[in-house]
Amino acid sequence: MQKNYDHNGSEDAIYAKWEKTDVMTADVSSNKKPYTIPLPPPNVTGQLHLGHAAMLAVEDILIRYKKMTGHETLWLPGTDHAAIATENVVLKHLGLKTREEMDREDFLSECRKFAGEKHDRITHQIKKMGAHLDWSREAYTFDSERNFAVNWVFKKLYEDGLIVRGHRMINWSVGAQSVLADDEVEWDDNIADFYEFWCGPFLIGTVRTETKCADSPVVVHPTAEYVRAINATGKECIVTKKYYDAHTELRKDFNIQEVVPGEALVGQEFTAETYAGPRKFWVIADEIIDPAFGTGAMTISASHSPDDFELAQRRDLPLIQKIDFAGTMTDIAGPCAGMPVQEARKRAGELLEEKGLLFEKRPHPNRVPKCYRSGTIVEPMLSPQWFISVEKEFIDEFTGKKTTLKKQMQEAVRENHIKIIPQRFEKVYFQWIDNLRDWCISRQIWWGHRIPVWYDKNENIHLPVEKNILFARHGESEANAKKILGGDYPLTDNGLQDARKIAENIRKKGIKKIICSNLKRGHQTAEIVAAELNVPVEVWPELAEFTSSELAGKANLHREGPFEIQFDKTEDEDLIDISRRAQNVIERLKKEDDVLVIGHKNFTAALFHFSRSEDEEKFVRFRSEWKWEKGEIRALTVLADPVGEGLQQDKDTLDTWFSSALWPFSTLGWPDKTPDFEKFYPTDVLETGHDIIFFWVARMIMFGRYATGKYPFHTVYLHGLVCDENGQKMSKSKGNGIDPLEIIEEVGADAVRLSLVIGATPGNPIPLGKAKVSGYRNFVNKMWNAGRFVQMQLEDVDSEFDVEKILKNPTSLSEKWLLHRFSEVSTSVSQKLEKYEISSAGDEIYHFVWDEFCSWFLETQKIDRNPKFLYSVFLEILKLAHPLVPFITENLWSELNPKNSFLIEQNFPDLKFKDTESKRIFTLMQEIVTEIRKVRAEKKLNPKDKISVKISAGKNADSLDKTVEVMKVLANLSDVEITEKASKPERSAMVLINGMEIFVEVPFDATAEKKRLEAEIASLEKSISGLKGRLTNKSYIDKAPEHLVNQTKQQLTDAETKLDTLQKELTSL
RNA sequence: GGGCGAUUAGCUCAGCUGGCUAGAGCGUCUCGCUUACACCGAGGAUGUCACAGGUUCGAGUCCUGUAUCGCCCACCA
Repeated sequence: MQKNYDHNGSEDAIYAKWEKTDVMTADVSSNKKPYTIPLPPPNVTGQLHLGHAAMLAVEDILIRYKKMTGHETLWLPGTDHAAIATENVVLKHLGLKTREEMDREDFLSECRKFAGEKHDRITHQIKKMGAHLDWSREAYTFDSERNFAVNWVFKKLYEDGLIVRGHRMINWSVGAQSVLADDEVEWDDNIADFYEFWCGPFLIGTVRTETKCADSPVVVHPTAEYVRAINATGKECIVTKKYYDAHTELRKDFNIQEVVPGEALVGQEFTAETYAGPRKFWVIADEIIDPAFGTGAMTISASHSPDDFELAQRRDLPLIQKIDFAGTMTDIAGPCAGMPVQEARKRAGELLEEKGLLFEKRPHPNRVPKCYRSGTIVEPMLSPQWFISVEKEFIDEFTGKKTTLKKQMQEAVRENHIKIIPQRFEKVYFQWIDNLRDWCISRQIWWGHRIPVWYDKNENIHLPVEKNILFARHGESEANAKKILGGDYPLTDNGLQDARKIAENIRKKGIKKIICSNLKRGHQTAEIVAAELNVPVEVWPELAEFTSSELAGKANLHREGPFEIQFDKTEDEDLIDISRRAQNVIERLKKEDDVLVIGHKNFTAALFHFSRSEDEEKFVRFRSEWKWEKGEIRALTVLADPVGEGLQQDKDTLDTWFSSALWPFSTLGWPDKTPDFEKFYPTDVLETGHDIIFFWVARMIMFGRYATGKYPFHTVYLHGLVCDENGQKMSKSKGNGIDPLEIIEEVGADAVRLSLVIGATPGNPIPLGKAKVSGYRNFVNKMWNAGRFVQMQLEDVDSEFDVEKILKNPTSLSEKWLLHRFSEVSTSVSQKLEKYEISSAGDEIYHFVWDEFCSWFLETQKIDRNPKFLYSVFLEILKLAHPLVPFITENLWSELNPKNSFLIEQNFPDLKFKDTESKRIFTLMQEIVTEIRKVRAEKKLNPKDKISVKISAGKNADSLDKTVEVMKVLANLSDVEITEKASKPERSAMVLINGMEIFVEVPFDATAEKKRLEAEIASLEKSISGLKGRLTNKSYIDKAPEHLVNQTKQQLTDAETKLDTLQKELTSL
């Protein structure tokens, strides 16, 4: 073993070792209690940042801890297709301005290629952190399994009336040419020009001059006071009284004719000049107006402002489109038609001035909505979109009760189905839900799940059709009976019986046709069933069993379980061939209605698998778990595209978060009742950054409850955002970002994990700097060296001994003390981890290992050797620390433990050992040693010089006597004399511990000693007066708990005796 | 504008339901290359717990207000 630990050399090798076995694969058939965490899928576009690293660290600790405490854990990895983000990056990559410059399919294949490359980098980075993920179940939000779940849930929502299409005010990203969800909009502070201009007699205030060009109402407040004023030329002016009073310029020219409430103005109609020519206006009153703002009157742009739109809907006002989706003005804008919005705004302002309509122009702070991805302006626009209604009632299929999605989301937390850590985020959650509006789920981009809706010529809506294709297995063939593989053999007598049984089972299902392969056993079975049911038989050769020339004719007599197909043998079909054949068959079957397929075992398995997934690798496991008894009818549910003349699928795709929202269950095979889903759903913990609690967490809760009837997890753990050591957010622009891979390279993944976990409280920023990281690297190195020490001690020890037995029989005082402490610490760590107090648990392990095990126990072992015990207890420490620092512990485990096993397969320490007396004595010894060291440092003694000590130990004399040898070494003493009552040697310093007097022989310095004593006396007196004050307070004696009062009394007497001794000491100087 | 949170040692932060003589890491100072480790060991110093009130026998911890700083939500013609 090297002196310094080389993380770079070992971490990758260890992860590779884990990957080579199936140690990270969850066993669905296990009897253990499941514990599941769905990994929040990182965007496939990006790369790992420290936020991901923090997430991985926390989840890995939970998973490893749970696995070591007897759970069947599943930590399911995957990636997210990040629709808008990916499209933007790919567009940039290809040098395109808009996706329309390219064919849709070609563009998608570019996206796929790009996502594939990034995916590999992301998974590499994840593995670098040591994440104990089940890669065999890896998923992707945009693969065909997830697509099936997406379509399924969409259909269900649609049928429950929860998905609606409507013209709504949406956030239109001109740059991305797509709608954005409310929370995808970013706001920039800005100083805009605020115009006050004449609209007939009204002064109107606006920033958006370009929209003030069409017939619309002037809105006033119904109860606010308005003045009607007239100037010398007879020009009329209507503004709020407040505004009039505030404007000297108005008062100079205009004289009040009357003061009326806004309501009185309603109904006035007039034609007024606008920048685009004369237009018709009329007056309405509405409380939407803030009479204190601007002139107290506005015109509305119902098509381009959410508030105005809401008003227009309410008051049935016309909707006039003034801006198109390219972000330019429509014809209605007259002189500004065709101009981009920004330009038109400026030009309209100029026109107002030219026409003498402008009253005042002044700077006005406002905020501009921007696209979070493309950075371009977001225009509120009216557009037909798909929405999920969160407030519409529907009947919950699981309870039969009426509810709404919003209510289900609220109940999740209110009724404690889901706990959010830290708790204060529950308030944030509720605040968001309470104000939740319908969720716009359609996006005008290509990279995403296509909306599963088709339109016919009359704009009628068609959804995919659910079909249940029935399957029965052919009857027993001669090959089956003889357990021979391959070949084409007819049915046996049993097989004929089987066929009749199928006919009986299927009789009432309304089958219209039977489809089978051209193999004898299939065809024969089909004919028998067909004859019974009186339906035709159709032969599809592509339904045949896998070709298996390699195995054909070979006996399967002595094989256990399903035989292994050699998919890579060229003369056979390989996995890709099978996948292709299966998918073609499925597409063909989707066009059939009410059919029974007489199938072959393996190929039918392929049909079931590939109807959901395109993953060939996963089929190998699927097939090995596939069971299908003779006579058993199986139904395969598929969604078939609707049929009809001229049907066109919606061109839009779904918001990325739609598929992400299904993550906890779509990854487990839902909507099928797969073994994974049955075993691992609902999952346990959802751990993520608090920045996506709304985007993602809330929506998972919504869909989970709605689609599966169960909330998808019971705990939400929100880690903080990683920031630098000054509490600044890490960002590229600030240049304070740390690349996880670089830092791992520098200090190792274990140290990075510790840095991200210790000192981090959920929901609060996680500060991370070089100093912190290198501190934890030192800790890892410390563990390494402790391991080296253990190994060195082991050299002259015979290798065979019973670790468990040794741990049950500690011999020396220090061993008993350590075991006692270890038992305390491991219990406490368990408790903390159960409560998600990960930081505190980590801290406790850190200090136990360093301060107690290394600094004290290892030192005692140098004097009082017991290598077998040392070794045994060290292995336990490795187990304890493993969830936190998996690499170093695994490394040491394999160095020290000859048995070929992984640490993760061991049980988490559950050692119960109690010996309070040993603990007391050892602690006493520690205090004595520390005090002696203190005296030594104070007196500036050379650490090498041995000194002599006498201890007046009273009742502890006998027990302490056992520690003499250890004490001598640790405090570097020439000799120690422990008696019940020792007399003070001439030249010595005295310290008091628990009433015991420790005399340390030192070169005597009266003035220094006096100073020291005086200082100590002063501080003692202070604390005595405090204690006395408390005890003379009657209410304290009466009201404080008894043990506290007693404790205070004890402290007082202790302090007083100590004071007494010190004063005697002082006078004797 | 609404909400949430923070304010504790030079720095970054712990401190759960009130009992603290207020802790940790880093930094700093003194001494030491003692054969696991200098990525180390031993020891020291440093705090009106933002401010002002209140509740209480007792407040860093609970309540009210003020100030400063973060974050989130809503978006105002």
